Amino acid sequence: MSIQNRRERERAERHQLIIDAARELAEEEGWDAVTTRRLAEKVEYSQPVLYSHFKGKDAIVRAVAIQGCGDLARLLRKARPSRGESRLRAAAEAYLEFARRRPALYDAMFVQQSDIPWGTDEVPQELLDAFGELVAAVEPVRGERDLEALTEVFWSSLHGIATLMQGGRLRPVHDENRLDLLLGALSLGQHENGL
Amino acid sequence: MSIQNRRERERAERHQLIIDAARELAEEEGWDAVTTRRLAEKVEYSQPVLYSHFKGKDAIVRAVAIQGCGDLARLLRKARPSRGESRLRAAAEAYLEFARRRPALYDAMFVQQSDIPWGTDEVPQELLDAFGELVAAVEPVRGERDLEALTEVFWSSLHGIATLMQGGRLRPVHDENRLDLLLGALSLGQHENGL
DNA sequence: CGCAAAATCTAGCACTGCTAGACATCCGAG
DNA sequence: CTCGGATGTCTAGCAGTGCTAGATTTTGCG
Repeated sequence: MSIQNRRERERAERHQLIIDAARELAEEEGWDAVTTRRLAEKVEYSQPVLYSHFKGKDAIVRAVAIQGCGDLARLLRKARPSRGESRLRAAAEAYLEFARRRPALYDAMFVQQSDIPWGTDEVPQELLDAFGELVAAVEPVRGERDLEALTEVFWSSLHGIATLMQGGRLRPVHDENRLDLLLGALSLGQHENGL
Repeated sequence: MSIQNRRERERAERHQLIIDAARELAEEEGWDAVTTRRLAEKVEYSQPVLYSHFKGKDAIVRAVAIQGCGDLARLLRKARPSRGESRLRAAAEAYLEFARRRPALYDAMFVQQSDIPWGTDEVPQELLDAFGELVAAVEPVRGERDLEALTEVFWSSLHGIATLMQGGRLRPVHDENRLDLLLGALSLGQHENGL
């Protein structure tokens, strides 16, 4: 029993080691550099060991993505302003900074198509947490509007800004103004900056 | 001189043939199916011929993307409502339908990272046209706001919705409501549906 | 017609994700 | 302590990728 446990524990550790190595490699050199060979070399095992833990490379990326959602959720939670300030702005700024500082991780989470069950199936808890933080940020400005749909709009807008910026498709000149305009538009008729 | 011209013309035709074949293959089976071998087979030439027209596979995808921007620009222009109706809504609906009906093409245009010179360099005319159509759609609701920055926000929101929908990351239940909420928010304090 | 030049193809490289089968290591029974 | 089966790991290889050097064919002019 104890031996069995030790093995399972070691296996779990190696499982996490693979995920961490994949994320690090991707964040340092991009996902193109994450080949099964390089990843195997980095964790100091041969390729088939990777396949004993994950069904394929996609599954590894998916695991990285899901844990990335956990990171994002924690970041958004930390970013909740103490009092008075705009939760919406705080969340938006935190979200965009996450996307800007960890583009490879963000890519795995929300750009690369993965069979993560977003729909009716079992959505990973990390994902629900992250979305929940966005919902909480939108709630103060919802007015009469549908909270979930409005949050999806908020998320989509942030996601669009994040990805188009990352691709160099938006003019850096408007970086500040853009967020102000978005927040102003979403905040029930407040079209001034600041809120 | 005539012979030279004929050759150049035939070359140009084949150039376009390659682009069309790549786009068709991508739209039918996804970009993963667009390998240099399959593409060469489809145009009935060997692989090196592709490389005599394009520097590499990326350049082919880029060419498809740029022409796709032309398609989008024309679609948006056609979608301009005759009178009275919301240009913003018309453009948004046309944009999202384009993304929904031609996901592979949209991917090449705005998702896959390509070295298309969006920034200070020579931006392709097709791209300027498409963005110009969005500017024209936003103009009626700009109010005091910066037109270009506001258009970028509009575009980003549409892009975010398009890509997150494509990835199955948004709930279909909110499909209608989402667009209404976005348009309402962007339209200077109009938070009702319709405009 | 003959022949250089231009166009095209064949065959191959180094790489990818993935896996069958050989090999090594481990743990418990005797 | 030793042996044998089970578990774990690795070596070597497959089919496919983007890309290209060099052989081969086609072209159009003198």
